[in-house]
Amino acid sequence: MPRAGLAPAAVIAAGAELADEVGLAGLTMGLLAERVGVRTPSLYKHVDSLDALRRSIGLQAKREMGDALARACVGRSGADAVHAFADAWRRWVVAHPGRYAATVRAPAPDDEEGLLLADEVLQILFAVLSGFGLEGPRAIDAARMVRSALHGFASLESDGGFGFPRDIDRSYHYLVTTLIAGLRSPDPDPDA
Amino acid sequence: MPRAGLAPAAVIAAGAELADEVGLAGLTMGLLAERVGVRTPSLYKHVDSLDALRRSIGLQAKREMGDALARACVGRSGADAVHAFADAWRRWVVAHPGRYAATVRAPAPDDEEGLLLADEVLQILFAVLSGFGLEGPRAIDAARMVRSALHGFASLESDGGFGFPRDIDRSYHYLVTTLIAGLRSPDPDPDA
DNA sequence: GCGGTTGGCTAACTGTATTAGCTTATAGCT
DNA sequence: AGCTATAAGCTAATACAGTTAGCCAACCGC
Repeated sequence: MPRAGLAPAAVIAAGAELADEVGLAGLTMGLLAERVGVRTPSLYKHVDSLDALRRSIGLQAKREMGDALARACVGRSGADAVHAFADAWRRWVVAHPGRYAATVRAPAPDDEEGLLLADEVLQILFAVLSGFGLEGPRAIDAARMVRSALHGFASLESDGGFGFPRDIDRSYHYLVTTLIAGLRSPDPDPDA
Repeated sequence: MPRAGLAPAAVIAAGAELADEVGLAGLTMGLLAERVGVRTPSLYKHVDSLDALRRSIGLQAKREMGDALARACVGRSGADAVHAFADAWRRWVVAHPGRYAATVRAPAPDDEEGLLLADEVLQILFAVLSGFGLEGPRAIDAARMVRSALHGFASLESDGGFGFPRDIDRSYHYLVTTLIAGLRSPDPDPDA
């Protein structure tokens, strides 16, 4: 009997695809084994556990998403860059809901690779916001705000949380535009 | 042997408490049974399934959270009301993480009670935003924006997603203030 | 070709949700 | 008070997901 010829990377890639199809919560060892043409226990030759698999999918996804975001923002600045960042973010999340869910869980304090990748995405966001003259802690506040808004919108959208028929693209565009308007308005209390 | 004297409402309430302690994902029939002093299968006399239990917890939580939000906003308007709404929102989420997680899943299209309760919370938000002169679809856009931002912030916070030591309360205050500034700025394209 | 390495398998165990079917406490009626 | 029907609780058993142990054979390097 010939072997399936798996490698950890292939298992993780297949897991990421499967997670996009059935949701991160629906990703199961049995399903993944069937997908890659192998019996369930064989997966453990490539992956430590389901939890470790999810973490690996998350790491890989952070890389992919970071690349997509960085590519979308090259050569742009100010409001233009924020729109490019936000649009690329949402496009990526909609295209890869399972992977995205895997990126959300914060890395453990001792997870160096996870922390590093999270920081890389954050650096892109800081660069995008650099044109708004935000100083020190305010830059962190602004990054948290943008990330919260984009994450919240994407996660509500993928949960089907928007009931009204109002066009979701337009709502998103309004969100980003209004965020930018807020970023531009004078800081009411720069010392806070 | 005397009976435990349970009722569905008591089981749901205990489940909500337990979910706040161990997380919605950690809520298990066995754990809940132990908590209410009964063997696992006995719970099925009061609840249809774990999934139904989660849904019931979510419904109850929507009621409680809606009450908290409405109470926080009485007699306020404009920026004041938005701050009150946002602060009450975050306080409630931090105090009841498990319950909040149960409220997030969008109700099924045929889940009348769920849809009704979701709508009630939305109405509070519309009332809070009524002072900003938003017309028609723009009111929906604005409500989606505020909800996305608050939900995103709360969910990232409770996932431990904010790495920096920067004070989270201040970031939240900045978020709300900046959102308000954005709401006040002129609509760049009122026809969109 | 030969031998170690390692991917894959079957069998078995654990924990969780759930169902079936029995027993009996208890509420309500007479 | 006694009778009865309902329903709360129990034990036993099933199904399925994750995981471990231990065997076997395909492949890689010599």
